[in-house]
Amino acid sequence: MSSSEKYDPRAFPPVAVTVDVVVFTIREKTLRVLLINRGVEPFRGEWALPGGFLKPDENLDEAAARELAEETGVTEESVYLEQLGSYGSPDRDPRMRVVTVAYWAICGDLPDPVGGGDAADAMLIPVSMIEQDEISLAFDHREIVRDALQRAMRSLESPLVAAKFCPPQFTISELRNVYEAAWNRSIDQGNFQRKIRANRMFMNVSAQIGASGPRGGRPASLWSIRDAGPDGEDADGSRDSEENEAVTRKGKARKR
Amino acid sequence: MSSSEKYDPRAFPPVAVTVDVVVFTIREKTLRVLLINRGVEPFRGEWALPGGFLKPDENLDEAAARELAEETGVTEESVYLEQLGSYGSPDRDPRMRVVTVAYWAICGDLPDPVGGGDAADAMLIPVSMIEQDEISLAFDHREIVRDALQRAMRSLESPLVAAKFCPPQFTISELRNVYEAAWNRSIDQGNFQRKIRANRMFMNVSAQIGASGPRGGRPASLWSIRDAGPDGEDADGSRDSEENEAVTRKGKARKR
DNA sequence: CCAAAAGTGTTTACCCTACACCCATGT
DNA sequence: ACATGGGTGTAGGGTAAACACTTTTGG
Repeated sequence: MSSSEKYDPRAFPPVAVTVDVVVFTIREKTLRVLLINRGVEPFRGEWALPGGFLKPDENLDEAAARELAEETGVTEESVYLEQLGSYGSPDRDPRMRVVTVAYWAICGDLPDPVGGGDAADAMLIPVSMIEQDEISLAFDHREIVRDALQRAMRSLESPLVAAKFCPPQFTISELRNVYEAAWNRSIDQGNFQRKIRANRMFMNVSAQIGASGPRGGRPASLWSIRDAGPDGEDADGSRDSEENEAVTRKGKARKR
Repeated sequence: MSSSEKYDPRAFPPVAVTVDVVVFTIREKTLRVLLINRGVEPFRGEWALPGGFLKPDENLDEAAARELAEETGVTEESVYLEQLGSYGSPDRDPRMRVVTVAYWAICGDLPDPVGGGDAADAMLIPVSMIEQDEISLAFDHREIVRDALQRAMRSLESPLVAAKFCPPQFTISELRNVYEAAWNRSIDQGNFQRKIRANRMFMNVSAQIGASGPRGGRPASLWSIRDAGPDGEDADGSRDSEENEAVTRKGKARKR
């Protein structure tokens, strides 16, 4: 059989493939998910994840990036985007058999007035509302969001992922605020300081100094992610790729 | 739009959905992957992952379990099966647009004479041969196997997952052999012993005693995975769900 | 001077590695 | 008796949690 020989698509069970994206961001010290109010049937008027059909000439990652850009205006830069998994129960979409490939994303700088495409509206809902089932979602999107949340929480153990919630240059406190929002508990400031400073993937942008707080306080230095060199080698020639770089969740929760 | 209203499948890009499974097992102290020699075009005669088309009335997990059973005869019991991710480059299959949902599995008791369906033959290839590119695989299956391997290695940090390579009842050495095969290095026997004994998810089947080695040696006690109770409570009433249960890869590798 | 946030020092507890040592069995 | 593998004891190093303390700013 030559590669130009094609199958009749109707010989296979008709399946549509969509891509949905769980976009996380932080607003008002709270971890939130972007939801779109559906403007079309089915589930018209209900809240759903941004997403759409896979186009003929794009791969899955490209489709996810496109949907993310269409719905948020955010470009692929400064965004963490990763595949989560696929969902394909036979009856998950009343129209026809639809398998969706779910992605999850971190957007640090999400523009506030989101919305577009066929979406009548958009909102950033706290993840706690979804965890506690205080809102109903279209399709099986609640399950997808819960899985995404679980994955995101694990990925946050890497401070490099957590930094995606921050602007390109950030203070260590800003990074700490990401963890305090995601875990909803306080973190020892001093220990966190050391943890980040010890991590070779973070670089002190020593020239710049961040603004001090609204009611005073010592100004913090700015940091950024060290862009991986050609082979990940450090400046001093040492290469310890497998360090203890995770931020753990142990210890007692203190008042916030 | 009522839920009985259907879309015309041809209104969407024609996509076929398949399911592929990366089956890991251990043979001769070596971690191996099950490959099938393709009996049909495309890639006829080349090695590929077991898999097939998603059927109309099954969900993704069911399709993966079915393919696994068809190709290995192994039932869902005593098998660890988990979704890995989806692969959908537009040109990954020369016939038509195919999105595959990949799964990965651990089979402890894989029957030796595998094969069936449209497969002319089957083999268990050491993962090292795939890592070192010593064999060519059909489609993008090499990429899938590498991703599965990476995922499996991380999952092995949980000894409960590693135990899936063992029979329902096993000695601590048998479990240790799983790590030594997967990591290709030796592990301190005494420390490993303590690690497993300290893990409340493992239960000593005290009545039974495993056979001693071929050339003598103290017989080992048999262990099994504690089936999760209604709320995961321990016998003594304590409940420490978040323990240090991971098996880490640190320390120097000793001779095997 | 005081409040507030950044950053450093220090103590302590815990875990894990390495390795020594004893136990139980087959030959 | 000895080899072999099962199982325990234990000392040392490293890391991280907790918290005290110093530094630098705004009001």
